[in-house]
Amino acid sequence: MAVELRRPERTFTIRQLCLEFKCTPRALRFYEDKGLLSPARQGLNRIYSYKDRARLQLILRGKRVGLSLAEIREILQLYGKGDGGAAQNAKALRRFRERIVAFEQQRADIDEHLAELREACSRLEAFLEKSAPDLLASAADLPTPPPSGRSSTDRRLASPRHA
Amino acid sequence: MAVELRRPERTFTIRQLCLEFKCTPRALRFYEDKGLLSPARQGLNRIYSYKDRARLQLILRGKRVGLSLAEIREILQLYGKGDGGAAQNAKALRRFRERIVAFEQQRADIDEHLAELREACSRLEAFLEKSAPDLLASAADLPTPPPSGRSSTDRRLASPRHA
DNA sequence: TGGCGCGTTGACGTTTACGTCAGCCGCGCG
DNA sequence: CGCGCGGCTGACGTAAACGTCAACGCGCCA
Repeated sequence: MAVELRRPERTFTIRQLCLEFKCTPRALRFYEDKGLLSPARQGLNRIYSYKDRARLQLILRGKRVGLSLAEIREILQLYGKGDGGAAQNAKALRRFRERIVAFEQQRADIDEHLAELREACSRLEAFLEKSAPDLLASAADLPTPPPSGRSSTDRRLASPRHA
Repeated sequence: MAVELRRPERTFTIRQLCLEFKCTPRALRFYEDKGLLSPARQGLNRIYSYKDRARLQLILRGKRVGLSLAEIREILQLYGKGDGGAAQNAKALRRFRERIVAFEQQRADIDEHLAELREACSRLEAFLEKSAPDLLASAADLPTPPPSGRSSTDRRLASPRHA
């Protein structure tokens, strides 16, 4: 075989992934415990491949939209079984469709919430414009006041999940 | 005042609301403990007004989109303070805007997930159509197989938020 | 040789959102 | 009069998703 394999045959340490995706080593090991990841080992140390990285991305996106780790694992398992029997694939298809309708429902919920929030904002804006335009201006600025503020784009959305 | 007050001056028992919204008395009392609801009392029994019902709706929608009860309570409190000082309203406005961007982010995440899922479905469909059309047909049916299946529309989406 | 930094494995603690259970109350009914 | 139903109040249990802490290994380097 040539020296060059497929694409990026890079590997990552646990800390590199943690920095990149803003999570902790504990979390990655936890996902491993739960069967969501299974990085190679060099002695005791974990070595994450590019595929592992991709899986991690999927895990985190899943979390952001409120999936439980168990659900994410299920999806990942189905995903990885592109080669499995046709029955497996049919099952995967069903699961995927279920997920789709669930997501659509969730999207609709969000849209309703957004509509309500926007309307409430309009009312508040109108009210403040009459009563205290200065406060209105201050409200337009700083998403979070300096004290204990992280960066501008603060993640922390669904955890929620959640339950 | 006339005998007729505003709109539906109806009240609800805890069980009525539970049936309507598919939740348990325990949950409603829990929300009350946490300050999300505060129904009137008739002796010891809880009497929920129409406003309480509306709040409950908001709570459940919030949960579905991955908000924690603490976040929901905060929003409800801001909501209820339409009369408060202008500073309060300005704060509310900021909070609402934060929520809006968070929801938009979450919506985008969901859209990405949906796109991926749809693509995966297409591939699976194409594959199955070639290899086992019968299974494909079976996959189109029953969202959940009879054993241990609830109703057709099974909620249980975000819970997560839990974290 | 000692110490620092990174990594590992348990093990226990924590928060959220309830479930479950025991015990008590008031009410209608046969 | 008993009792079953619906409701109430604690109090304890639980599952998910990690945080935290202790104790250890390994390479390096001054």
